[in-house]
Amino acid sequence: MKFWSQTFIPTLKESPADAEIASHKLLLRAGLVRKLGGGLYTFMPAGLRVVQKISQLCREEMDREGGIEMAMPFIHPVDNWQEGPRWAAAREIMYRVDHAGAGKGRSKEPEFVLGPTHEEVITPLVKSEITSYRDLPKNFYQIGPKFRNEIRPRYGLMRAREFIMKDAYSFDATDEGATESYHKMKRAYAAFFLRCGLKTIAVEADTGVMGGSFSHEFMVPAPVGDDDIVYCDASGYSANREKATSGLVPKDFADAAPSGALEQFPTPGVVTIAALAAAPYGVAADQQFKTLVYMGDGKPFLVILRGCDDLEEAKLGALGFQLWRQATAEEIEPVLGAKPGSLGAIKGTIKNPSALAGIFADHAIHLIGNGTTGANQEGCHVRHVNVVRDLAITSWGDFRTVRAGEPDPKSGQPLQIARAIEVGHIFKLGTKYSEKFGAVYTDDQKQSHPMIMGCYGIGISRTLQAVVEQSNDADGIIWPWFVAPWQVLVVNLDPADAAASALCLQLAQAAESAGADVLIDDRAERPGVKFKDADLIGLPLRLTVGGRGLKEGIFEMKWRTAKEVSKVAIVDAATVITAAVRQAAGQA
RNA sequence: CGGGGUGUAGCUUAGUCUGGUAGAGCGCCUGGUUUGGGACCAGGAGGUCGUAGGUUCGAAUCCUAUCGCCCCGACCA
Repeated sequence: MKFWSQTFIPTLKESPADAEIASHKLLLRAGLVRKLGGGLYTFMPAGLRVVQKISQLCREEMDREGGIEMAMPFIHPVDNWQEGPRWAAAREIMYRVDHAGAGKGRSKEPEFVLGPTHEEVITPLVKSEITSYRDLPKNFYQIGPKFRNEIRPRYGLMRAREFIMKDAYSFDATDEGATESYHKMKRAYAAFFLRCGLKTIAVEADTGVMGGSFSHEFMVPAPVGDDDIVYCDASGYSANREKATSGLVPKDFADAAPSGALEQFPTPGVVTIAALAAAPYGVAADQQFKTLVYMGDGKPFLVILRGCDDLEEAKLGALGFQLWRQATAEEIEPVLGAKPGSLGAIKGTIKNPSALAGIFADHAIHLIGNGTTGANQEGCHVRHVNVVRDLAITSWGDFRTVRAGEPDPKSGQPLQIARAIEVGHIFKLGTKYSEKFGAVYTDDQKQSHPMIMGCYGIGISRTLQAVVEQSNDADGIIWPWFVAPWQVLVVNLDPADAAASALCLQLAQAAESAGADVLIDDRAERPGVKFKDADLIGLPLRLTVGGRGLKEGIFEMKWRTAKEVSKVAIVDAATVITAAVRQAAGQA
């Protein structure tokens, strides 16, 4: 048990001006965290307890599924990263350690970086330590700080430069084994978030720079989330918007026949979809082609969409480029022969087609029978464009962003979209890292194979804030039982009175022996202050001792989630408290 | 990195447009009265007005630069 006067819980009446969202304000007001700088937070004593509670729950669920805990350094030799498969993409987000003498006689690269994750450390380790199929599978995990030079830290712990993460890495000999490891983690994650009192949904996700074959994200629906999730209640389909597809284009769709000869027509000054859709042209956006130019590993390529659709950039990952970005006007003109706004992909109108790495079309342009597109000539567009007849498509894919209301691919029911916070992400990585680092094992036929890997992350500090974001009211935080910094708050309204203090101690001991963590508010504050603080810090169960009750031989018991207060006879204290604690722990 | 905001006491802020040398609430300290939902009275401490230049007799206020922080977008646990 802990006495309030002997720990440090600096609560605030007003929230600091730089907090915008409920959870961020409450973390500050309840004295759980303090800001050091943008995306850098100190965990105050009570906040640290929550971190430890969440970490312990995570540890238990990882151990249950065969995870093996270890601890790797968070300062990494840069060599590990340069030898790894994603240095080009990852270097931007890494902090470099610039110590005295760094880089002497070497390149400009730093000698060390701060680890954003640990694939580049664990894989070489496993390479040298594990060589036989007999030692597989293995799943190593750790809980500790991670560092990412976030482009824009925000919302307190939600997106921080330094944050606490649980990261796990599985190594398997067979693909089936790797899939099994993946499902174990999926199970562990579901159990973990459940015990945190968080409502999450697992959605299909893009693998991003991590690479790998498939992936799920664990999402907490919340308007302040960074991601959009697309889902359908009828079919159970759910996916990150980056990955989501809709049933907009039926599989057995047949392209419309050509409807007329290509015809160039003047469109002076028209450089947007909207302008071409307006009078006097009146070409509906869904009958226009949108021609986008990207650079993939230094070479331009085209992406063709319907005029009414938006590109989902993450989906370009399917094209196999390491890095891609939008091309600049200067890069576009020599290849297409025109500036953005007048571009098109009609055969024969591209100035230098051999410079292109490809022309990739979104399936949805099949829906255009008689389209209009740019002529690669300023002030000119072309009508009666037919997808099959007129465009030289290299390959087809799904590149457009799904919109709410489009049909679900399975059920045909309208898809819904909601904001969500990503608290966990699991990847089946395959052999991307093991091949690069030479992490191979020998099978029972004396054959050598790269290990099949998976990696699994949980944002511990982000989970903490997600819990607060999901569980609060106008008065403060409402901690779920197992992540509360303490589960029971004993409020002593008369700390100067010996009888009151003795009773508080007795109640605290009863709660503690029933298995709860107890905080005793023994501060010489007025009752109003104590009750306000009690609601603010949000411990699940409150026991109140005061002179009024002492005279009647009672104390009061109140759940943070309830309005009513129940009076309990002091003689029944042990029984009632034990029952309450066990009930809460059992239900949670 | 682009766009938008903002910086005044530990916290919340007024004052900035229209220049005249900084005010309040909360919190803190002292004394007293109070004591079951953020008490009251009296007294007190605390501010290089983010920083650096400039304009001016005079700058929190006007100008320039710079830094921090917050929000929107691309990236991520």
